[in-house]
Amino acid sequence: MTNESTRTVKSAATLFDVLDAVHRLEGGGATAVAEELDIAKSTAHDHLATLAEHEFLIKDEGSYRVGLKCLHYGVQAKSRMVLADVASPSLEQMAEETGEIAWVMVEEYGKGVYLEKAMGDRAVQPYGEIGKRVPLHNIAAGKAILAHLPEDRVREIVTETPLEERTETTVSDPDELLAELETVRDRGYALNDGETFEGFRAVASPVVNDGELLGSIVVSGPENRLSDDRFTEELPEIVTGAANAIELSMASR
Amino acid sequence: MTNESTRTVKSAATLFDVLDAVHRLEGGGATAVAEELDIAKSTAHDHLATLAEHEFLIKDEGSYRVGLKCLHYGVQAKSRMVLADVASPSLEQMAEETGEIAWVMVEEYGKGVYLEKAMGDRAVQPYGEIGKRVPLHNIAAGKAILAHLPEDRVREIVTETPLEERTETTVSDPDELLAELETVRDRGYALNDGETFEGFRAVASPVVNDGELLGSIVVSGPENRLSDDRFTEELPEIVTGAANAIELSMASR
DNA sequence: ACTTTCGTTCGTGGTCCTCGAACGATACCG
DNA sequence: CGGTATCGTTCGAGGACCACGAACGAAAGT
Repeated sequence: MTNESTRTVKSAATLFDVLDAVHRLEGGGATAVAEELDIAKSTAHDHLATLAEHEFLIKDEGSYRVGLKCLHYGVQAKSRMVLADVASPSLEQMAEETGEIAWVMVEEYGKGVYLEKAMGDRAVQPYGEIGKRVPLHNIAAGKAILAHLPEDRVREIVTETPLEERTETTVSDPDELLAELETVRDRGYALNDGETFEGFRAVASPVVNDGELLGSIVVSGPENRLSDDRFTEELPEIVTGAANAIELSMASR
Repeated sequence: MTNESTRTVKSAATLFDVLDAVHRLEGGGATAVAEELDIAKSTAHDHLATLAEHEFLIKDEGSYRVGLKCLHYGVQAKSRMVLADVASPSLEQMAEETGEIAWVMVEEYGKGVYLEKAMGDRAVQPYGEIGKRVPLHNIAAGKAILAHLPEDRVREIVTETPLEERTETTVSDPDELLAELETVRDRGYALNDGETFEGFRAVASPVVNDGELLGSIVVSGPENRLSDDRFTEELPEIVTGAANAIELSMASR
């Protein structure tokens, strides 16, 4: 990620910066983008025109916003969409059974990507969003994934993205993390007890098919509803059960 | 769309061609992409490396596949996601009520984009796919959209994208199409009777909020299950009803 | 061992990307 | 109504860098 030995198309960096700026600004014109990125107004204009010509942006009377062309490519990240489709009913069932929110997550470039969700009737959504990319080390779903990656890959990820401490309980020492991953591997599920947000807990389980890690599923909610036995026994059982169901469905495809 | 008077970043064309090639080939290496696009192998390699560096592609031992980064941008095409969210329950209900498949579609650059779907228990999926971009003139959901665009915009779309005839019954004359759109406007829904695929029918209704066209919803299925009264009365009632429900929910946001 | 095909590297010519300055349009205000 | 401050857009010019072809090492099949 950080090695820039290979030759790349430099103007693409600007191009994607412009796309990202429009995304961040939730729509804007040449001047706004130029200021945001500290480039010439005319350059911003050229890139905006380019992205619009290729239909990645929509032009609306001088202002631009992100189009849906990306969806076209993103959605067809195929093997993962299969996982989303297959996991969907299990997510719904977990959401209904627990009343909380349930997610599928996959790994990409050392980050976690939320793929699909299901909301129970009491569900709150404090953090995730479909397509959002987050660090792996301080969330349950992420630890479930890390636990099933090769150790050197985990070390690579950990050295590339610093272990940001979000709350007091966040694990910030690499070795401590690796030890925790060992436990996760043994018992089959990962926990998050207020490591991302104070007062929020989550239980996650990896989804493996044919020895290959596909992603993980997770249920999360506020501490007062996920207390004691529910957090340490009931939910782990539900989540690992759902993961098994998904693994079975994936195997028969 | 076809006027290239403005200056654009030329290398971006190659860049997106490469992205599209990987997407079409469902993964591949430098040589495959170079052949597909008829460019130098080294050029393909540079662009692949560039796209991978920006995480739009995933590199997997010399071979590349489309990543999920696009999802990140695509999903946040916000106003439309709101529509998808709001329409979702109505789609589910239509799917359950009819047993067929239901979609939400929006317009972008003169094409229709499938946003979200719900499958009934007998549903077949012959054509659509989330994020897929299709012509508007020969499908029910598309005609429902065209009927609520300004006439000159419709003429523009029609002249830009030729009216491809898919089956015998496809409307291929612009004036004939405009006349049909008039009827659609009057009665509030659009029909597709085997114009896209022989033996497939669909009923669609536009979704309008505050005078502005948001998109359309549609239910489609095989002719033998959508015959006579069901096609001309029962389904139109269900679909227009659902569209009204969505419009109400959108209005109160 | 020979052949083929892969991904990748690298030097070079000439394309074209970036910038700054300027222009027309629009909106706001005294 | 004229002055001012925005906006998006156009255009010429210099120099960065994109695209190509040739070559290399590795891997796999014959």
